[in-house]
Amino acid sequence: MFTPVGTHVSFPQLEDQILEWWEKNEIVAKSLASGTKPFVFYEGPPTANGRPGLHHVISRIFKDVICRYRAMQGYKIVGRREGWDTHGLPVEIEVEKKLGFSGKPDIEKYGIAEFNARCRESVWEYIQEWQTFTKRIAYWVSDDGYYTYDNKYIESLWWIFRQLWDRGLLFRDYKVTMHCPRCGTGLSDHEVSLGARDDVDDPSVFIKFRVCGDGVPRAGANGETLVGAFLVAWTTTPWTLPANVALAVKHEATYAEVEYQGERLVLAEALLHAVLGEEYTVLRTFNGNDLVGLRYEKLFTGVPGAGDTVDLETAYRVIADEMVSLDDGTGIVHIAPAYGDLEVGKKHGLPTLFSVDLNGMVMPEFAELGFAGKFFKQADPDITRNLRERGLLLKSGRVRHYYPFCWRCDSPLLFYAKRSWYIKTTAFKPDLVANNQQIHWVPEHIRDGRFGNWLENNIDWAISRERYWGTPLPIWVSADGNHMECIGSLEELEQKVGRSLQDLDLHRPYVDDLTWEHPQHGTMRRISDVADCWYDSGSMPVAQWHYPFENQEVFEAAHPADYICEAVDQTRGWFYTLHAVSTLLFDRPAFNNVICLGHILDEQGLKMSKSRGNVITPQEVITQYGVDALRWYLFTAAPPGNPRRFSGALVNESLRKFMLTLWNTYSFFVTYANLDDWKPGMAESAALQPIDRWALARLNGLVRDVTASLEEYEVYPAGRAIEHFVDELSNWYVRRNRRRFWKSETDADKQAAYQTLYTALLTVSKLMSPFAPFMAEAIYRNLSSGQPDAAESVHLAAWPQVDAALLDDQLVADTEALLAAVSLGRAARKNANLKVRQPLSELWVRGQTPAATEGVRRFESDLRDELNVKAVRYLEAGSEIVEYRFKPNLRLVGKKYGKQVPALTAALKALDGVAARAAAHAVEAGQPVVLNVEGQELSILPEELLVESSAPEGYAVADADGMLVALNTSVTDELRMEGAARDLVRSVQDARKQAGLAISDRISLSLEASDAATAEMLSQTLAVWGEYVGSETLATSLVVGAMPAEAHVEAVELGEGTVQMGIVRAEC
RNA sequence: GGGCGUAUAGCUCAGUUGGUUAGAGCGCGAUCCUGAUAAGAUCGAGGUCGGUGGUUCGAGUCCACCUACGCCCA
Repeated sequence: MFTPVGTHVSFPQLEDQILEWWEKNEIVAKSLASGTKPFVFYEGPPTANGRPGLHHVISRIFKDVICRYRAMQGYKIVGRREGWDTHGLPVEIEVEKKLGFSGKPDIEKYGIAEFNARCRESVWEYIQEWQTFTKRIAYWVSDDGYYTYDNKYIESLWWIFRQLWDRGLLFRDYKVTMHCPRCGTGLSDHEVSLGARDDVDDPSVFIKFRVCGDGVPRAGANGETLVGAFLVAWTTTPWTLPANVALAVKHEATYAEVEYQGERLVLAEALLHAVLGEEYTVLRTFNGNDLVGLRYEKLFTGVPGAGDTVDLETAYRVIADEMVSLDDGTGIVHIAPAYGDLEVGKKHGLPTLFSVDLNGMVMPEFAELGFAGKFFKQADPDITRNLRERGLLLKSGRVRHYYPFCWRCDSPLLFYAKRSWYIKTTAFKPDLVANNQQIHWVPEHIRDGRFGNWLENNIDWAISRERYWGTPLPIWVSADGNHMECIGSLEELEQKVGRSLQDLDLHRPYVDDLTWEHPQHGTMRRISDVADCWYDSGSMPVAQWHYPFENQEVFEAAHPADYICEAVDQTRGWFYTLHAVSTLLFDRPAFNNVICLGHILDEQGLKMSKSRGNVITPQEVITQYGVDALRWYLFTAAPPGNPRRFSGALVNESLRKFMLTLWNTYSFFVTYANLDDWKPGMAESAALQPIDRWALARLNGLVRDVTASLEEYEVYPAGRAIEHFVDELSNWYVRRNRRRFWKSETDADKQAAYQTLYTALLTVSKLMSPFAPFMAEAIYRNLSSGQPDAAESVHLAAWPQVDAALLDDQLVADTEALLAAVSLGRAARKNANLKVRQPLSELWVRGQTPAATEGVRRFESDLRDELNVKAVRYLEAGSEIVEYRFKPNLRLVGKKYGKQVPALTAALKALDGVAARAAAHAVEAGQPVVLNVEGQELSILPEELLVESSAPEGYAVADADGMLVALNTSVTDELRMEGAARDLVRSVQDARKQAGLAISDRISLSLEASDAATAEMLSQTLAVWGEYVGSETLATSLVVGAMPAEAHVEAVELGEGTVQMGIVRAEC
């Protein structure tokens, strides 16, 4: 006896019960502990200082679905654990907001120790919510998570730094960051975008740089040179001019030397008019590349960075670079590496010179020019005036454009080259690229697209941050600046400082306080930087195990990962840092398979964001529809890489469409199995019908297809396949076989139906369990209860195996043809306005191919029954009742005949009458059809032709995809009576329902016609079909005449009149 | 500014190596079927397959350019 299952179900309630049951029976722990062969998973750590959102649901369930699948295959999932990304600027900003801080000076005043303590707390503010959330969405991971702020984790990170250090891969160089001079801090891109405006009023100045020589003579035909001419550049940031070290032109662009107001100027030809108006004379033109190497007189003397020795030999000359555009300005770009053009500077070996300090003040070195100590923006007019006085200003004006401001204090930001630590990833570019080729990306285009391009354009990884809450870089520098050491373990540090550091928190400021004396170079102090938090997460394959200090075996077994999954924005985030760390340390990929998810958008296709107020919380969806419905929707709505629009209504649709269909099938099975006291395994005497074999063949095909898809990490087609099967199981198998379950005798035929449906439901519960773990559990546990070999939970069950003996592609194809014929038959009835309850005499069928016709023939009785016709006939070439039309099978013919295709199509179309019939015979006999096409004899093979036939005269017809169905529409009196009987049965059944009778209640039935003609028809009908009507409706008596007073009365139209039906429950 | 992706019915999405009348679900209207079903079937309305140009006998599909949106980078 199965637990009874109603058709009405509340999935959220069901899920709560199952959660409780899992808890009580420790199912999660059992699943986590199960398995033998290792399957390695890496949890991409989220930052838990915000509430979990829908995007967390999607990434967690895609992680979950694969891990569950592998677990059922007997794998031991390694690394199926929580992980938390705890460091970084987002955490700091959150705390700063709470404390009302406006920048680094506030933090320093408050105290780093206290500030970091607050950061550490802040990370856990929502942890309770996260843990509840994780359980509720059935994301199964163990809670012995890793935390990136953990001392052990940090020690592993230090070990990695040391590996890189020993190989010379850690180095220091300038890096341009957006810097707020007032807050004294660098800003992240996100912060910059918060404060950027696009209508900022700024100076627009055109400056002249005097050419003073070149090393390479650039003489014209008459020996004239550019010496003494002016290169014209344009800028909106005059304050950067003192830091100028080069001018850049565009490769291959045309530049002109022109005579203008008595001077010779050089600028891009295309921009002459925009800059100079009409008053100029072109002297000669150059290719941009020909200007490279020209030297010019510097405007000001920039200041080298502290401790830098700069080589000015390379400075103050013309370079050519991709970055130059001819869209605005002059086509000659002023280059100041310190304030934004660092990459260009590096590429061309230019020195980096400064003129403004980190407080935004012009440096004291410019005192004699009168603008030292001024805020950089205020120095703009002074610098412009200075140039004008020296005759180096061509013209000046104002412009409105984009410029970033500090989102906290509204100060204009500086692009500023600061000392920064780098990991030399560029040295490993070929390895990064090669290792990427080993990774299976879903969707595939990420590999050579977004991710591949990113690797091709690899730049060194800027690893340091001038912040507080992060992994301290383990680099100590001597007082004289000439000696540096990288510390790779706690033990090494203890040796340096000569005491135990077991109680030390490996964070600022405690680590900063550790110093030691170097005999030659003085006191060793740690540099104040912390690590980019992407370094933390990218190193998790090593650090989560505290490798190499502990867990060597686990680490070796758990690298690389078999599977990871995150959203597409991680290509340059976690995906990259994992890949980089693994390639540099071990020269292998960090992961072999990755699902890269698209983003969830709102109903309008806009990003969900707090500021737009269009955020849908997972909680509201789960409360209303349940987790399974949400999961199922997210798995099957669209391929995972696509961005997807989301709304509660869509989840509801997937609930109704898939989950309720399956639930009702399950409920139907349980209801009847209980009535019959049916138990699995009673089926020795089962006599499988073709439709049972079809269901089992489809089921095994489904197991094959779902498994193949999941092996490729293609979750979407797997889910869709299950959905399709459930639809056919419910709307074909169950609907066609209802009578086999109802019938009173328990014979081999009934056993076969039960056994088939049971097997299908039980197998589906396993296949769907990684997707919709709750509903699968409910179905599995009920259906498998009492079975000796059943697993305790579906999630501890073995993944279904394909039973090759049950596969039958021919049978499946035949049924497909049958379903197509049924669908067309209904369309034909609709066209002729003949309802299915009205029996008809015959139906003609022709499949697209003879094989399809054969398939229909195999299921002829089903077709007759389904379409309520007495006979099925098949249209063949021999039948004279139809006309034939021909089309080329383009797929085959196109390649073979190319340009002749249109003529061939026309020739086929022209075939008619006798010729067409002859051609049809030829095709049926497997003979080629010979055609004259543009004077050429072509022999067209049968498979190269598509034959269509017209409708026979007097038939209702429907056709699609080459299949044709025609119904004989003439209704004889006999057929009409039979139809009337069925109408009666149908109406009485409905009336029984209206009267509230139980299915098994017997009735006394009274029928009364509205007029004489109807009464005549009624009596004739009952004379033939009375017994049928009685047995179908469980009527123990059938009387024609007046209704008993207590009868429940309904009316049905019969022919032209009406019949009253009176129903009284009969005493047994 | 660059890279990658997306754009197909009112909505959410499929659409194999280019091939015959571009599909499904939801929603809407109509009819039908049904003693498992909150369902199902059929028909109908609804499509310049984002735009322009090209390659081809043939383009939703391949190529180029453009537009909008998303992500990443500058």
